[in-house]
Amino acid sequence: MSWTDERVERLKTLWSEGLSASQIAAELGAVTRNAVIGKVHRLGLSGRSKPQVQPARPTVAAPPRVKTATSRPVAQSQTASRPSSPVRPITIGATALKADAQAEEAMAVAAVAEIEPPVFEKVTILSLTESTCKWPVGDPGKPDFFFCGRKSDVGIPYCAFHARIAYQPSAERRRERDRKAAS
DNA sequence: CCCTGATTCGC
DNA sequence: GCGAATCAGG
Repeated sequence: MSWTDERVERLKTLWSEGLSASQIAAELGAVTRNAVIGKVHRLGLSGRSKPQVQPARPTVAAPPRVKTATSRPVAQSQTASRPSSPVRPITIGATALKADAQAEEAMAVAAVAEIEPPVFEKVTILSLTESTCKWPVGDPGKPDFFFCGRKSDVGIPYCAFHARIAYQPSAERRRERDRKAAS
């Protein structure tokens, strides 16, 4: 596979949209992130305004707040509810790829902030059962570490809130897969 | 260790 | 021109 006009165009587009080299490599296929970076340089495209940010996995408990982070009926059924409010759904995939980096980062941050359950049950590992949320909060090993502990559906290790965080990858997984395949 | 882009240099 | 290896940094 080589740098056809189409692929170069795609590269230009994705690069200008703020995707990282590895993401673009995964998107285009048959090239590594090095190849992408090399091409970017040869094309003189280096230097972007919008760096892509790696969404951080929340590990710190927000102060307990009694906000009714209730749900809104989700058309697609199945999984968890999600908070109303400023959070837009984090759809990884075609949609997210189109979103600009800043918007995506804002979504991630907002999601993290909004997704924290109003109250943690703060259970230790000793009291985890099949129906308690096993979302870790804080630093394992530190005294104040605990698990979310809210009710979870049987068979699902997390409560509705944390399940939403835990089970959302797609583009991310694809990147991971490609990375492993490359190594 | 995960990732990022930048650079070098043999091909 | 290409991109793996390497470098520098978060």
